Amino acid sequence: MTVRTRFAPSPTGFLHIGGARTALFNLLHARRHGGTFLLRIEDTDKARSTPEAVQQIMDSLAWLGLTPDEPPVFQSTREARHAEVAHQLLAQGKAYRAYETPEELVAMRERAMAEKRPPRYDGSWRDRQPGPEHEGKPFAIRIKAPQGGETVVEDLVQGTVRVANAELDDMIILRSDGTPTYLHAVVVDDHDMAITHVIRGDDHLTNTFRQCMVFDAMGWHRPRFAHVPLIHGADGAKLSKRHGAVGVLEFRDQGLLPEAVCNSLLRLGWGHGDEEIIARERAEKIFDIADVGRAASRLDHAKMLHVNGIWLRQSTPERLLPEVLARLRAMGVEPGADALARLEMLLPALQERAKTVHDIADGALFAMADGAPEPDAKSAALLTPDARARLADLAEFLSTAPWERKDLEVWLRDYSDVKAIKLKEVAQPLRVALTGSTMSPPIDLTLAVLGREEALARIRAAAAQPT
RNA sequence: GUCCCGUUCGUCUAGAGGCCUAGGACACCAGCCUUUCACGUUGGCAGCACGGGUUCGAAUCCCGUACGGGACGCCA
Repeated sequence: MTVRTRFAPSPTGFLHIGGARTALFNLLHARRHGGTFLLRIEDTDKARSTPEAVQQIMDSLAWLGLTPDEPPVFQSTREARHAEVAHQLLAQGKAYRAYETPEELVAMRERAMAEKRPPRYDGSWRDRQPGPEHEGKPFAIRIKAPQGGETVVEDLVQGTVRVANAELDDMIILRSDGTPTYLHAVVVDDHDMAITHVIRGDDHLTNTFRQCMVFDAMGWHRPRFAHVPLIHGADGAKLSKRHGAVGVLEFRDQGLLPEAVCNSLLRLGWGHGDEEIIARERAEKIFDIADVGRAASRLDHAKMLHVNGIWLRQSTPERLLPEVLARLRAMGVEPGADALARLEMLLPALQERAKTVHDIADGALFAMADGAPEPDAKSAALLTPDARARLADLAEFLSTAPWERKDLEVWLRDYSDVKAIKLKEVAQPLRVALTGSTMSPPIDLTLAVLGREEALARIRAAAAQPT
């Protein structure tokens, strides 16, 4: 049987890292077994679902490269089918009508809690026939929970999990307004979509037993389950959209690469020996859902930045250029033809040093317009009278140099030899003159990028600067 | 409250009874490299929650305790 997995978010907010990782695991598991990865939007909560959230989720998945193999299924379009199944169970005597109002049920729950009893439905209507007085009254359909024994789930991550059926109550599968409940809709959809492996957060683990009731009552094969531990927030609690959860797209906006984000997510709860940097292609070969651990984890932002730096270095200038340009524009910088040429020269050196795309853009700023940026106090302090005199001298010296990076390096070394000083003593003030900063790509490159005219102008400007 | 799940350096993890004097990565500290920064590199700091058992031998198996998380909805 072909493996089919699905990611089934509810569109009530942005996609956060927990959901993204679940989607990743689903895709990887499908790929590993030559199967299909699907997306189902669980939008049956009309009050909280929004089209914006749907779009956001799709954008997030697309950015991460987790696009489903088939068009997404919208759960809301399948309500007739959900109701059909519920009524079928009713007709078969595997479910029954219950006439309590939601208010009465809330009261029952509160009473149970107050008396320190488990807040379970007592099954009042399980064997009760509605009388004439119930004619036309709204009712919910509840499924009959198995009465004795236990329900066992062989979970691919959690192992064998069992629960006494006495813990289960007769849950509602169809509301009094005719709409399905989540626990019911999920089962019907997973069955109809021929899902073979349900990979989801372990907050659904205990729900699984209730879902099994529907699978079993319908005589359907249960899919394999794999309940992945949650990613916790900094406070150690379940990630929620309200409490510090980070949206996937925020990572993009922070200048991270999707490859790096996926790589980081992959390493949460799962490892393969000492491998840290794992590309998608490799992950599809070695990922095994059974290797996922059972403990919750947290995302370490510092480590993700480090991983991003590695991906940045492994990336190509061609790949990065559009990203950097986008960032530059976001900063209000629109590089012209000259600036673009400089950027392209700079890119290989910049990506070598950066942790994020933002770092690259920042590092290129000095070359995006004529004139050196205003130096900060620390850098300006390097421009002592002596240093400025040296810069003036250096400007003369370099004015006849061939303006190629290799030559410039040789000329600078010669200069420091002749003056019997360290290259560093020449390079640092020069760096400040050229970039307004003590940090830049190699000084020969920096000179070369700016071109003879602009470089010499900056050096002379710094040399002429009053104290 | 009831049920379910978990607990290896600060964080992510390796570890399926002897290979563990517990390995790697990030972060941190010190050194090296160096044209600044970054990279790289060398070394350091730091962990099997606790208590019982099983065994010749336990991070690994069993039981309990503590702590943490999750679920108990006519939400998903």
